[in-house]
Amino acid sequence: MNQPGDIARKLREQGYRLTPQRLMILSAIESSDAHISAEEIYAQVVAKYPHVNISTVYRTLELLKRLGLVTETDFGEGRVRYHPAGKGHHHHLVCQDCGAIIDLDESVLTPVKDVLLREYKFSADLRHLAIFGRCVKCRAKKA
Amino acid sequence: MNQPGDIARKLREQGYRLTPQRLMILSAIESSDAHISAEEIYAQVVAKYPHVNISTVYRTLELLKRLGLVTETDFGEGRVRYHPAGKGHHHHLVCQDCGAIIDLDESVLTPVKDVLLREYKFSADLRHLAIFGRCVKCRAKKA
DNA sequence: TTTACTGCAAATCTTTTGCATCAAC
DNA sequence: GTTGATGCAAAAGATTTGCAGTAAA
Repeated sequence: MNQPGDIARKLREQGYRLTPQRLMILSAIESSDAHISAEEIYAQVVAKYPHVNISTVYRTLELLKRLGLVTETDFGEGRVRYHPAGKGHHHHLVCQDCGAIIDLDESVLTPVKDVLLREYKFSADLRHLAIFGRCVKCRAKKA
Repeated sequence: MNQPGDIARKLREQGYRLTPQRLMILSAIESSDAHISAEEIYAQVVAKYPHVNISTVYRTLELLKRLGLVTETDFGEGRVRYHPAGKGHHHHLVCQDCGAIIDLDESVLTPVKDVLLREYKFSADLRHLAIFGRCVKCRAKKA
């Protein structure tokens, strides 16, 4: 659904400048398999270009978020994580005991999305929703 | 389901001390209709007892959370909010445009809870879940 | 009396911002 | 050449922590 460089092209189309910093930040986000945090993006970029500042990372993420090019997920770690908006959505089950993150197919929550839209006229943004609770292992441990 | 003083009794039962600070913090939480933040609890308590420190509020909330006596909800405001765990649960639809918070009955998500338990053996804690998206009004405004 | 709890002050951690400079277009 | 983007340093805001004193039991 998304090719590397996709986000860059969209930025350019909307009249934003493609600076080397932005390109490196984009590459970090696009090449990440999992969801990535601002600090992690910064670490990757600094490795190649020691001059960048973390405020640039935050400003770029803010821009991408505003344009709907990346989504934010809060896994309850005290910082949010980012993911390319077009890269396929899924939900996450986050274990409050061991911190395990289990992926959940997008389809599981589509019925909910439909109900909310139909009955509440509310358009839910369920991309990368995190649901907290307790995983199998930790439940076994308790018993 | 919960009487005022309920949390205090449970604390006492578990061997924790009932200090005046804790009692005032509990009263602020229990008497709040909506979900309340640490800062708001602190403001209420300080009004009666100017000596208290906000770190005591945080420490008490941490304790109550650990004991499962209060639940935490993140409405995406950059701070979390608290609610007595036994006081009736509901979910929230949070509009990302206007900030409106719409209450959703607990029953709406019970099917999801069941699926997660059955198919993923994951015990989801859906108390006071916040779902982000766009409300009727803001959707109309866009069109 | 014992030690859990508190106040205070300072630290921490993430994110934001003002401003002068710089570079993408 | 314009002006949007950056680096830097400092601020902001929420939460946490070390420590010595205090009070609940």
